[in-house]
Amino acid sequence: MLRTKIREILDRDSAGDDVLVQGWVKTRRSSRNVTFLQINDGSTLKDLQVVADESLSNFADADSLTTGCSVSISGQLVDSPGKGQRFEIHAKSLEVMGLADPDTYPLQKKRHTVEFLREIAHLRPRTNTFGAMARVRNTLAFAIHRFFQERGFLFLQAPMITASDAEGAGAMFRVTTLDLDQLPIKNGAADSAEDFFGEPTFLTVSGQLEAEIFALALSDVYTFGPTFRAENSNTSRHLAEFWMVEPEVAFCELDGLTELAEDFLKYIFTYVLDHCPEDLAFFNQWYDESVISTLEGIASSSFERMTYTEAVDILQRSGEKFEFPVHWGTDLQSEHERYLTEKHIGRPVIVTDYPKEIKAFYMRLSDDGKTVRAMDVLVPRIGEIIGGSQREERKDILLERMRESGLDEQNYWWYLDLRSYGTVPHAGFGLGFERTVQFATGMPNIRDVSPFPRTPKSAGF
RNA sequence: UCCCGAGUAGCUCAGCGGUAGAGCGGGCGGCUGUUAACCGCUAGGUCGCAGGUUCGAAUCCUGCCUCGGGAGCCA
Repeated sequence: MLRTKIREILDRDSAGDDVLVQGWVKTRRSSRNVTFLQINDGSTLKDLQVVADESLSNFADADSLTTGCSVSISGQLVDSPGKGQRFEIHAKSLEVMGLADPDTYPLQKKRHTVEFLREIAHLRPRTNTFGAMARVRNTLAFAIHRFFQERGFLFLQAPMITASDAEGAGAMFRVTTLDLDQLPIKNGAADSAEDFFGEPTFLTVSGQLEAEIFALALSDVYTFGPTFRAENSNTSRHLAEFWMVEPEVAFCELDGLTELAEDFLKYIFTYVLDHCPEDLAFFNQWYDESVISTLEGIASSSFERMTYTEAVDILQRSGEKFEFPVHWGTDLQSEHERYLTEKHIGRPVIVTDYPKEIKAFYMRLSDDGKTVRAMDVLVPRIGEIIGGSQREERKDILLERMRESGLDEQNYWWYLDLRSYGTVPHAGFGLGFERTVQFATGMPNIRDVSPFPRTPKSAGF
């Protein structure tokens, strides 16, 4: 008999057939002559109830199963007389595939803290929380590809190793094959000529510059892959390794980009609402009772738009006591962003046109000479979920901005070439994938929406 | 990196100067259909590590480690 996934069994219209299920025991409840097993195989949040009685030749085995044991069970699917489930299986045969010694198996049939589960990250996928997280994460990743593919965007794989050491997005991890215990020294420093690539190389912090290269040939592209930041950030919103989605669109200005960002977020959140209702209900019940209503709100309402100048004005007149005072020219702090999106508007907010001094060199300078065509999408609880801009496509102005930022134009000769030959207006943004999963699930800590989170002093799994 | 807070049984925590506790989980027994089942019995701890104060330290002090919350950096 072929194995049937529990999700497929529970979706059936009627009982009656014999089925084979394979999975892990969540709990066992025993009376003298009958044992109830709850089996989960990860295909859905729900467990399948298996009823074993003395008609089973190895009933004693069934009666001794504990949480975490793996089993293969065949039997008839029947309507359940008990409350709590529609169907159950009356076991005709039961094979114990792997035991899980209850003296040492760390998962119990009760709630564990996420902090404890991080210490046993190899077993936490077996919990309801991490199973649901993995399914939501998978669905969001699929929705992201669908959104862009439906719009004719080309999926571009940006390199993970780069020789550009100043992409302006934070500290980078060095990539080297040099023997750190016996470094070749030249002029008092490590001799990179001896290194694998013959020059210093790093893990990428962004695929944006490479995406621009292809956008200026293929029009609409997106990257979706891992990026790395060696910042010593210890917060619930930062990882040293995280996935980023970076669309780059040619013949597009800032207004078109904000529309794309809004359509994009609405699409992926609508998609996850439609395809993961049970998992979202789980998060709504146990982690954040406003998750579903927030996602529904985003899907159905338009995002607020305001300029940085307007945002500063709102903050200054809010009467709120901020730890950091607000004035034009400084970047918005977390508390300011959250005030805007959570209290003042109550919905996602797109803030545009920031002072050029606080933004990257490649963002397009506006006619006022003071602001750049940048945008941040702010959402409740997370703050900044998307950051993007229209890119500076005018070579002379780009050169001037690079000099102001203290960058060596020699290192960006190819980036400048794109402006020398057939330059066009273009724009793009970056979306932190884990922050998106965090937002969609209500999980408070980003370490719990990554299968294997990397943070300072932690790469154990 | 900075500011707070916490580390006591497998897990979640109480105890906060007088010599170690509970619930859950585990083991054993009971129970004819349970829903994180229920009932009874039971085992289980260098109280994060290292110093110090004290007649006496889980409890007070110092340092370190780990974890968490907030901030900065950002996605």
